[in-house]
Amino acid sequence: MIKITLPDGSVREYEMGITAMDIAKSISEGLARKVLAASVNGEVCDMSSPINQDATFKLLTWDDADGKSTFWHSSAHLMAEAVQDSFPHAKFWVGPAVDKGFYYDIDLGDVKMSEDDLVVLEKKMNEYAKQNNPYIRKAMPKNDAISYFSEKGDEYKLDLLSNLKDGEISFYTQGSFTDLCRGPHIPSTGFIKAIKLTSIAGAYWKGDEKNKQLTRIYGVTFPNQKELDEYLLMLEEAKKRDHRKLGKELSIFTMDDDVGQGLPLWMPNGTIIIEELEKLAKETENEAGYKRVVTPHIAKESMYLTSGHLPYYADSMFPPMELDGTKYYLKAMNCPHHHKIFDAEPKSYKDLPYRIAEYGTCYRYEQSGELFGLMRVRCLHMNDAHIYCTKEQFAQEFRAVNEMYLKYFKIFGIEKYVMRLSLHDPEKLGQKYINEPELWLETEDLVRKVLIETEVPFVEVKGEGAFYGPKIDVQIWSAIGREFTLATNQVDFAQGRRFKLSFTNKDNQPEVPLIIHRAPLGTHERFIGFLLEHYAGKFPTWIAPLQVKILPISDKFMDYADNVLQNLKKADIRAEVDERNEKIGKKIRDTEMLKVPYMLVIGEKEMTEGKVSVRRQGKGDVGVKDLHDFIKEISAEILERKGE
RNA sequence: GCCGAUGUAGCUCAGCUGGCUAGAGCAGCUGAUUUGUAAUCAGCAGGUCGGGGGUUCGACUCCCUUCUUCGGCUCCA
Repeated sequence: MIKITLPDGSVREYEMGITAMDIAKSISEGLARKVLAASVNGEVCDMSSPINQDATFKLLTWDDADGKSTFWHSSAHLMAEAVQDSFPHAKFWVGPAVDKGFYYDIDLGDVKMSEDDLVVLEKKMNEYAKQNNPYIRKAMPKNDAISYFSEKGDEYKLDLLSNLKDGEISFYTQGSFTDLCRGPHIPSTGFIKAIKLTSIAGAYWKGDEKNKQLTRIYGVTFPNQKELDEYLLMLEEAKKRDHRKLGKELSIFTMDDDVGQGLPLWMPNGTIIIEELEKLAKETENEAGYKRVVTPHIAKESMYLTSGHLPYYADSMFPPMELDGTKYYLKAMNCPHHHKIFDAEPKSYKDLPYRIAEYGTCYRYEQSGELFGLMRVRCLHMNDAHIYCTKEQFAQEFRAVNEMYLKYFKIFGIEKYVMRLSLHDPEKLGQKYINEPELWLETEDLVRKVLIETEVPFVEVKGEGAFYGPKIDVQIWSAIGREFTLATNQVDFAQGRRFKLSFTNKDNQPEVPLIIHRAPLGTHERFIGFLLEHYAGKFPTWIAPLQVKILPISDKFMDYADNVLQNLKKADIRAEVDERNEKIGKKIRDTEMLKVPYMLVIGEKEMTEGKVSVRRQGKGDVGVKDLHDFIKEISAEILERKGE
């Protein structure tokens, strides 16, 4: 007999070799009908697999993350069955579950697949799902598996096998499709009730662009139609919040073919947001002891040779322009310029930490396929600053930078974030990373320590560091679930020496400063893109391009409207009068669509009493107020940078 | 850069397998209306159907090419 411990802590005894399904049935027949897989001692396995030892045991359903991913992985097999049917010569690579659904990478040879094929595949999948075919596991020795795939001429599965340990290899069959697979799988295809193949794309084999490109089909499936419908509805909703759509609707930015790809033009509304952000950054940085600088957009080749950027990043910079035999590059980063400012005057330890900040305009030649609305552009405005400090000051400075991040997160209501500590890859020293093995380890350790001390959530990633030092990327999620790097925060032990920067220490000796690169608000482009999605275009009053719209009932009240406008302007409130000859309902609707925080409706009553009828965006009519009370309240809201 | 899609008026979209002068709503302009909390009415104007080339008696529609944008891949100082 074996002891099975259930999630509630209760222990049951069963015959050795009992299957997970039999345990499920012994608990509840109803549960057994919807259970997808089981977790045995923390490992997910098939419902049909026998259990031969004492174990902690949990049944996994659609409500468990592991249940979902098993479901989707099995769906990938179901899709492969349909693909094999339509494209008999298809060779399959891998078909994992992902965040929301699954994909399968397939080599279709010379055959091209189009989106019309997806409809056909979906139909077949539905058919096979209805057949309720069980997923049957079969094990065979590795050598047999190798000869099987050699005969088939399937180089992809052979490649997979070559990376597996000798011994038993498992296969899964459902219907007419058999695949080399570790499993686990759901009991049968009948669980899959709603299917949507979402897109078709190219994907390099093993993620290497030197390799052949396979066809990747993405899909998502659900145990019932209702959830699929909800999912599709959610996608529709997400589209409405897309910063590209909102950016156009609210006249924030525009792109023009004549200007060029990835070069956004900031319209007056967008520029107001930029100015508010800069105001916030300047206030914050001023308080934190930063000094502001301004530097040119271009620099000579020699500076980028000194910095070491050119050998690593020339491809990502706009090609140089040549003048009188000298090459000039558009700057892709501000650091070298800032280093030159540090170096312009001799420094002593008493001058450190030396912090200089600039909203620097940078140009990066991003690959055309990378460009994406405001999130990935070729001209960007960075909330950049560099801190030059001693080793002793480093921890304190680094912590202060972290605190600045947290301060901003609070202002913007960013609750979900994670810091990603990117380290070097020792195998790529000298290629992707500056060849200073000891310094790498030392600084990485230093940064890790501070992150632990400040108790910020962080993960470590190898091989993602900047070429001159480890970096901390701050990952945030927009309201529609899009993840991106808001900001990076880097430690640089290399450029100080490359630029021969130094300060005189207490012992009257020259010493190279450590440099912290930081950009808490990232770039205007990415951050405003984020804010558009984060707020769904409904900006808090302090940052809203237009804060108050005055809506006269008819043009009889235009003079009073103008009077109200002048009062608001005097209080530095961004306001306009709707002078159109329209009914009040129309004016309200149009203003509502533009997501203006406040509307002031004024007519006979308000004019005679010196009042305004206040409408708050999203809330509707909030009553009549004295004009000066309203100004006092909204001014306070703006001054405090209130979140809503 | 690669794979797959996409492009019709300022915006959102219609235009069947090639065949009347390319349509609609919103926005715009003009006029009427003087309006009380999410769309007043009427009229007018607006397009080299992304650009270039080709096939055809005839192309928004078919083919080639190029550009943009989108979904991925790769990349992201």
